[in-house]
Amino acid sequence: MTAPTRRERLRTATLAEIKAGARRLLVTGGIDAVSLRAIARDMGMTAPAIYRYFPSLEALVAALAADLFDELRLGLEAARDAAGGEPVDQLLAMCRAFRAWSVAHPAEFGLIFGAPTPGLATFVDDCVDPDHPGARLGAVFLAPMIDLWHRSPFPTPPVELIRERLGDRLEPLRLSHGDIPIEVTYTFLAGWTRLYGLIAAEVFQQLTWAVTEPEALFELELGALAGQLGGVDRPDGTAR
Amino acid sequence: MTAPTRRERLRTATLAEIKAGARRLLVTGGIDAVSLRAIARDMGMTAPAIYRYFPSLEALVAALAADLFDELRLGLEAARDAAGGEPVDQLLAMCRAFRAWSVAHPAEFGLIFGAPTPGLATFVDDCVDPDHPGARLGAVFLAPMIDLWHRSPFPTPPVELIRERLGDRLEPLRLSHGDIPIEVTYTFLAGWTRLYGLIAAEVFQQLTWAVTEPEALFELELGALAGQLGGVDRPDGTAR
DNA sequence: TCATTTGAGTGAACGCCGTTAACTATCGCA
DNA sequence: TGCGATAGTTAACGGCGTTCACTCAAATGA
Repeated sequence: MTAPTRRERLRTATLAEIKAGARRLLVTGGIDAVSLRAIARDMGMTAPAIYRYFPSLEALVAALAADLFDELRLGLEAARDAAGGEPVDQLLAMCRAFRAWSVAHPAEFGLIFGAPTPGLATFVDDCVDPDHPGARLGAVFLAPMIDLWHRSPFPTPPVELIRERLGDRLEPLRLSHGDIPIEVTYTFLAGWTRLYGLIAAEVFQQLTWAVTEPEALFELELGALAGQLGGVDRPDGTAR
Repeated sequence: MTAPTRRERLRTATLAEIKAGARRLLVTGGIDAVSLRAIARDMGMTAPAIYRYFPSLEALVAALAADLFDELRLGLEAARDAAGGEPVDQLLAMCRAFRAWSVAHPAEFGLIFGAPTPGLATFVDDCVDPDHPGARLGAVFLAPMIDLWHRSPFPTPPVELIRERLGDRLEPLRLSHGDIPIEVTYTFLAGWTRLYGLIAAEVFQQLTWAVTEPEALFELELGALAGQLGGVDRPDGTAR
């Protein structure tokens, strides 16, 4: 592990500046505003120079997406670590942190959780890879849920039903995370899609016709989720 | 209501052909492949001619989105009408039809349920309009749920809690659909975001790292939803 | 019937875009 | 000191949305 040469330092700095410019354009003008020429212009460069750093615009966007996944995951881990040792508290803190990041960064959320660009499909296609960003993010939620299950099992549908319906179809998850109690797997997937639906609906403005301040709905649903995980005994299902 | 003139007939035909071409490009190449020049090329025309029909590409895409909303809504209504008179059966049939359409038309789903294009925001911004496509679609689910509530109320969180958390924030929904029992409102919103999350996660390929055949998960969750609506008394929560 | 107005479509142009190719200058190292 | 690798340039190609001036056929009205 030798020290980086001067060239390497300059290179990584330029690389970071390119991605920063791409993100700035993404935030201010949407994904369509992210163009090599605009990035280069902002840097006082010309567009073809960027090809020394990325083989194509698509690859640049994929790299940006990977960075965003990491940023989000680190944020969730920080929220988890600040939530104390109770798995339910950790899960709730992570759900709230997930929503907060998403609402604060709608363009970034759209890039990594929205409709996959036909060209960006390569980024999502290697789903068997355990280092797939989605899998790494899922793991952050999965671990406390497994922890909780071992401390105090939460109610689920009958295991035979889950196994019959889902059993054969969990190969990707098994490949990336090993064997997990199938009740936990089901609860995780159900919770994940629910969380995803709440956040995506809000960020993608699919609730504007119905409700202002979707956070209120989010908190209500979080209470219901927490109730199902048995973490709270208040009769009204309120989250702590 | 006089008969359309020859000119009008030709105009509507050309208009439909433009939108059909746009949709074909959307399906085969994603939203980025929808270009005035490509549409015109397929029609044996030149791009500026399309400006006789739409003021901009963005307006064309917005019109296409409105058509897709209608197509989906009509499909859901057909599924409802084919499901018999039981509200729970109607709701389940509509949920399945929603998923089937979305999985069969991922590009179209992405257009109307994905991240709003900054330019397309005008399309979603007039959320107060009761004829907003989202509101019209929501109504299709809302009606059977109200019906069900009046026939046999389903369990919900305490009404005081819902009212406290959600009460003031339902103005948009009230404007488009009038007063609705707040328990129904909550159950509808919770169910809508859950359904949306399941379908969007599948269509946007956010589950590939975890599960093959997301339909199995969808059916499991549908069973849980039906169970919560009290429509099924089977102990395993299976949908009919 | 004939002149006129309207509407649909064309072609050229402008400024964006991604990408490639040929070229230049500088940095780091032997 | 010289040389190869590296980072940048300019020019060009084709594609894009959009505008403008123009043509030509169809509808309209006296």
